[in-house]
Order: sequence, then C-alpha cells, then structure tokens
Amino acid sequence: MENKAIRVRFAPSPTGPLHIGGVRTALYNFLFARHNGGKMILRIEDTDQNRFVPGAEEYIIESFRWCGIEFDEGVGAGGDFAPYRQSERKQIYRQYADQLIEKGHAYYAFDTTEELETMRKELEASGARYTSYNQESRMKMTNSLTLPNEEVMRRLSVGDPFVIRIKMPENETVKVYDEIRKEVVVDSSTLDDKVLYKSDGMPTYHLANVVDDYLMEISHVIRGEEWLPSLPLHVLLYRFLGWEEDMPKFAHLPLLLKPDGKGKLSKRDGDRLGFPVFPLEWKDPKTGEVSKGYREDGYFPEAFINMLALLGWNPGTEQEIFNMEELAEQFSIDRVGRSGARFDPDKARWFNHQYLIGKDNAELAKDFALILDEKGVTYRDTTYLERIIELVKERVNFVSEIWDQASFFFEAPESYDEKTVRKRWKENTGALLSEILELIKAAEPFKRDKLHDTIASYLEEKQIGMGQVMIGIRLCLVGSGTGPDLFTIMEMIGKEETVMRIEVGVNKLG
RNA sequence: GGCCCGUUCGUCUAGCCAGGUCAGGACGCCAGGUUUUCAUCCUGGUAACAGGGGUUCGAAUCCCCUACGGACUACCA
Repeated sequence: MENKAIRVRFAPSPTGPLHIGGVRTALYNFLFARHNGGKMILRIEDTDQNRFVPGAEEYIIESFRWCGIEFDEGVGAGGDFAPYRQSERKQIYRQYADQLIEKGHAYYAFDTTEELETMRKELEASGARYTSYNQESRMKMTNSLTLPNEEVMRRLSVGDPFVIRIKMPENETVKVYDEIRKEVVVDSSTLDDKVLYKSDGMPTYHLANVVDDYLMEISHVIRGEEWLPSLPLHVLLYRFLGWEEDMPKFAHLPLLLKPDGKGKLSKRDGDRLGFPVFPLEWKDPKTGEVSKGYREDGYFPEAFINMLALLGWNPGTEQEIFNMEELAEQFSIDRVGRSGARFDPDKARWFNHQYLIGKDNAELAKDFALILDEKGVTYRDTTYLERIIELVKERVNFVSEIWDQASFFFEAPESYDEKTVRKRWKENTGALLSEILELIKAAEPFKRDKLHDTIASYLEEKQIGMGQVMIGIRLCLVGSGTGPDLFTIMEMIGKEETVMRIEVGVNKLG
C-alpha cells in the first residue's frame, strides 16, 4: 500500500457542463499525479441514464484540453483498465453486490417508490430521529431480511424489480481518515442502508466508485467535500469486500463559495454578477440557453488555471504567478485549506492582466487581429498592431479590451468626450491649436521626439503650459482625455491624419 | 430535524500540527508621487484571529462549550 503506484482519477458525471469547482478538483488531481510521477485517469460516471446529457462528455474533454489538464488514461486516452465509462462496465458490478449479499452485508429490497415515500412521511410525522431506510426501519419493509427465503427466490425468478441495499452495521464506530481533515469518527447507527445496486441493473455511485477505484488501482481519491458524509459508507464497502488493505487514501476538497452572500458558487451567481462559472461556453441542448465560458470571455487558460489553483491551495510562499509546471512541482495535499473559498471575480481579472502583460506583443497581435477582422477594421500590418499593443497592454485585462483603448489608431473619433470638453476646451484653445497645427505641418521628420521638442519649445517661448494645449490636441486625435503619449500617437497615425483630425476638431469645437 | 465539516483583514490566504513575531503577503479600497491626460507603475495607508470558558508565566496556535456558516440526508452523482 505504501509503495503503491500513484494513480488518481477525475470522475465526472456527464450531466451538463463542468463547473469550475469540478475543474479545480481535476486540477488538484492532475497536479498531485504530476508531482508524484503518477497517472491521471478520466473515468466517466454515467450510471444514471436518466440524467445523461448529449454533448456533456465531449464538453468535459474539450474543457480539459483547453486548460491544459492532461489524462494519461481513461475516456479519450485509452489504457489497460478500459473501459473507463461506467455504462460500459455495467456487467462487472453485480457480482460484487452479490458477494456482499452472500457475506450478509447487503440484502434485496422490493419496496416501491410509493412505499418508501410513505415510510419517510410516517417517520417524519412520528418525530423519529432518523427518517431513512436503516437499521430501525428495515425490518418493517419488504426485503430479503423480512421475507421468507422462498418468497425472495420467487420474486427474483419472476423478475420483480429489486434493489440491493447495504446492511449497515449497528452501533459500530467507523474511523475514517481524510488527508485534509484528518481523522473523522462516525457511529454506523447514524448511517442508512444506501442503495448499492439499482433496479435498472446499474450500480449507484457508491458501489461503482468503490469497485472501479479498486479495480483501477486508484491510490488516492481526491474529490469534493460533498462526498465526505458518504466516506464511512465507502470505507465500509472496502472492508466488506475484503479490500481494506488496498483502499485508496482520501482527500476531500473544500467547496468554492459564491463571491457575496452565502452558499456554494452556482451558475446563477455568474449570471447575476457577470462572470462565467464554466470553462467553456455551453449551450443547453434542451432549453437552448447559453452560459458564458472563461475561454469565450477572453481568459487565458494559464490565468484561469493559476487563479483556480490558488483557490484553496497555497504554497506558503509569496509567489502568486505559477505556470503548470511550477504548480505541479510545488503542489501538495497538506497545503490545501480546510475551509470553503469564496470566488473573487476581481482577482480572476487581475490574474488575466498579469498573464496578458507578460505575453509577447506578436502573440497578442494575432488575437487582436482576429477581433479587428470581425469588426471589419483594416490595418497597415502586424508590426503596427504590435506597436499599439505595446502602448496599451498595461491598461487592459483582456485582449478584447484593447480595441476600447486603441480604436483611435484606426479611425478618427466620431465624438468628443463632453465632460473633458467642458472642463478643458477654453475660449482660446481653437486659436492656439491652429498655431500649433502649423508647427505640426512643418515638423520634419514626423517623429515623436521632433514633435515633442518643436511644440515644447514653442510653448515655452510663449509661456504656455503643456497641459493647456495637450488636452485639446488629445481631444481632437483621440476623442477623450485619456490614452498613451500623444506625440507617439501623432507619429503612428501620421502627419496627414494628425493634421486632418486637428482641423476637424478645431472646426467642431470652435 | 439528524449527521458531518468548517470559522484569521471586505476577499484569497501565511502563521496553528512542534504555544512567545508590532499577526505577514496578495486582490480591492483610500492617499501621495511620476506623467501632457487617463490607466499602468512606485510609495504609503486601511483592515482580521466568531464569542465565552479553561490549560499555561504566556494562546490565533492546545482543550471544552456556544454561535454562525456550509455540505450531506434519492433506485443523482
């Protein structure tokens, strides 16, 4: 056990798009595997045929491909333990359920949905401590514990629907160990007789995950905190199946919480606060409803991963920017926190900004060119785009925001920011600009430094402050009171365009 | 209701396991600086040990109780 090869799995259910909490769980599994030189496995848990959503599995695989989480084995990757889709493993579960029955750790139950509902209501009404199918109620139900053996056999042979339930031991102290929370002790009498095998011939999650983790030689189960309450059940299953020696270690990750208020992060929060909760855009095949994705919102996969990695884990140093290799190198389960992490959209944007400013201008220019093409904006050449990006990259969080900061490099302003005009366009500004326009026309070469020196010395001579005139020119060229160095803008858009914009501006603003 | 887990600045968190630091960093926010403007950037500031009991010379750190929060409680995963 101690020297067992490291094998971890991410086991999603293909019931819809993958939530970022799920991506984080997968990420931690992946980092753990990489850190320890182990294998990362993708297993699809599709034991509930009713909840199957077409396209979900493809979505999951595409999401991981996008953000750089790789699988060594599993659906889409193959491997020695195939198949990795539980629906394709259907026939292997029954024997283990039967084994449990033989050993007296499980039993057949024939109760209908209505009967179960009635039982629950009666227990609730009576104010009972537990309202579930358990050691207190099972002897009042229709199952192989209460029925004569011949009757059980008869029902089975005529094909009556049945489920197989675990026979939870009474008053047994179950000690389980979680790598993050340490020892957790539970009394088995507080646990219920969970269904292990469904009437449709499929196992439930509880049986399937134990059987598959054992068969696939999983060494560590790293999953969401919502599974912690069923850990005692799983541990008992390993014990009853005789696999306790080979039982994987467990680590239950804290939840991702909503940015404000209470509770776990949901799709609703994203819609309400304007950030995605899914890695990729998702269109619901039934309703046609579209949910935003990090990819489509312009996040870099590296930024997305970096942000997620730090939501619940930290290296104990002051480093905040990590690539996948660094994360894998430094990751360890004992530095995963115990409490839920509130998602912060602001910090997500900040991470993207960090990656954006660290990228090559050429690379960003490629993405920006795509946006320009979409807008139908023509441009000189990629060198021009790269120069623009160098000037504005510090000011944006996303490539898509570059246009907002740089549109004036491509087209003259159509309007002038009113507030700036009111505050900064004085009576004599027009006249002043007309004088400076002559200097601009005469500037040779039409370069940043030359323009700066010419205008600066002229203004000095006339005892006029730079600020008084520069805002006016900026208004003409940019349309607002913001933006990068003005002389650089002039040089880049060229003399002809500069002159024209100033003439138009002076004309319009007076 | 039952059961389990959790609780350090507004947020992510370090520190806790092996009690002794002005409780550290980052995001946000605020202020100042730089600049022709805005943004960036730089500097500084703001702000936390949920509460109460113990144990101890000394507790964010160990123990107990309370409160609050969350997960789970399906023939869903």
